[in-house]
Amino acid sequence: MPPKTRARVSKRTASSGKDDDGEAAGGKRKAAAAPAESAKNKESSECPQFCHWLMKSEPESRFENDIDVKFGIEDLKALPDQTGCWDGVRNYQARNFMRQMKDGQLAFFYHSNCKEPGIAGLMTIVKEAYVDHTQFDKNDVHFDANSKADNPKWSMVDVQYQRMMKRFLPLSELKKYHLQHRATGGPLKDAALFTRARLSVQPLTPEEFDFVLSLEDEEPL
DNA sequence: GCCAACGTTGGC
DNA sequence: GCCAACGTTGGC
Repeated sequence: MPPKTRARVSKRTASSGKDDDGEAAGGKRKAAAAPAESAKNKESSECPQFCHWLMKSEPESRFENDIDVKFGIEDLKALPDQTGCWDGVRNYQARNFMRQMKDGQLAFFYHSNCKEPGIAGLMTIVKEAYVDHTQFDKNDVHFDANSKADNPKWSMVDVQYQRMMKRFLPLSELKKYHLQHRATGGPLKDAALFTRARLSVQPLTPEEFDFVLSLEDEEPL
């Protein structure tokens, strides 16, 4: 049971307005990175369909309502079948990206809010979006009092550990490439990791994915 | 632990 | 529907 993006657990009154799919988030944000993006982009139809992802989780202990939200790649690896559900996402954009995920797609496991943030490894999507049960669990950090059983707001996917990166790819290094690519037009120039830093589930274009993957065979920058 | 960036809420 | 206040994310 992967925690990850912490959620607002407390009160929150009527968030509803946008619990469905239209969602707030989408409204003013620009569409995802690369491929065409219609002028407005309504996320339910985030047309460019992505096939690679980056998902953030915290590998170091941190307590939220007395519950440790720690869940690093080693924790995923330690689960039965090295598989777990990516629950606790409480951001509409992130949720909508999860809903676009397809069986068999690859996602980077990113370590956030820790000593050394960066990409730790790779996992596979092994079950497409379904209801995140933690939204109904009063004892869960991610409980959402506004979500109704007959119209659940939040989804999750199942992920399976695939492998560690041949070497850890620190955010600091990725950022250097990002800055460099912004000047040269390289593959990471629009990477969501920097242009939408707070998004806990992000898409990668094929070019972004290939470039990041190639870094594990390079010397640290 | 600080705090900038930014998503969300809710008054108007 | 705007936007100020508030709360969270997550790097540093």
